[in-house]
Amino acid sequence: MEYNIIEVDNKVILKDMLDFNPEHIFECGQAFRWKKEEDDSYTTIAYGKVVNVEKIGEDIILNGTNLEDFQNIWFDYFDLGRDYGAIKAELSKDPILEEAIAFGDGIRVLNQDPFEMIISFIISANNGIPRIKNSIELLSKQYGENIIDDYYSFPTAEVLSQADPLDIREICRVGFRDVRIVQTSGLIHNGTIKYEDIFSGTRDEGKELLMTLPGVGPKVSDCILLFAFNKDEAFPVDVWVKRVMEHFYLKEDTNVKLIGAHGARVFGSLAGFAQQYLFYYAREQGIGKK
DNA sequence: GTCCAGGCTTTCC
DNA sequence: GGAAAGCCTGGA
Repeated sequence: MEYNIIEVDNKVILKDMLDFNPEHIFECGQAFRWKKEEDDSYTTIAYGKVVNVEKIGEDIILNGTNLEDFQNIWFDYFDLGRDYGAIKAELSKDPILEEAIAFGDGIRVLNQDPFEMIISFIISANNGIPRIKNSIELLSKQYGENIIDDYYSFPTAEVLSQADPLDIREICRVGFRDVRIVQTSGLIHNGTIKYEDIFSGTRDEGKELLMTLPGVGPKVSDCILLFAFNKDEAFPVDVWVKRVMEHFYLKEDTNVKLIGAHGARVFGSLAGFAQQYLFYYAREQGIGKK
């Protein structure tokens, strides 16, 4: 690794850390539980741990953690074993991606908990980011475990599988997604869908398995595969990616299936990274919005 | 088998 | 009042 790690006072410092911008990583829509603090640092709870991240100059400070948790949890969570310089160099051969990457050059694709991703993206269907975040917090507060202060872990599949859909709907404001959440939690908890089968299989195999879950369709399954199962070629096509792809590449109104095929053809095994740069660029700039 | 319209909760702009 | 990181159902 080309950066140095220092552990001091309940902190882990990554010196001269390239390709790591907290704002880009946490505002590009892949994670819903990072909260921006007044000092522009970000705090989350993941894997039962609370951690705060701030960028000072070229250094990244992980507050409230230690070297052991860094090695066991955060190294993989932040995808630190991957060379984003090489990915960006390859994708930048495409002039449109070059522009999107210049805009969100500090993006990394996180490796998050499978169950949390499954439920979070079921909630994301026909929904907006502020409300998605709110529902996830309410779900955690109601069905998760209090870790410290006002931080609650994401609930387990077992607990959600036994929840009353009407309670989830009314307390957590998830609307029509209530039954989907409970039923999918049950199918995860009873082992109908096993994570190991998705980890070991291809993107297409994982997609087929995930789409048997209520509330998981083509777009949501690609998000889950990319953000939890390390499938780099997954290319979620949402309204923003549809807009930016039609605006820059296809030059006409199309459909999500065509755009997915185009993304796979142009970006190949790096489609998931391309999607994140494009999504962040399109949403922040309002590209293609009517 | 594929394609598409309509419906779905609630919040935010 | 329309849009929002879509999915599900039913009909052509």
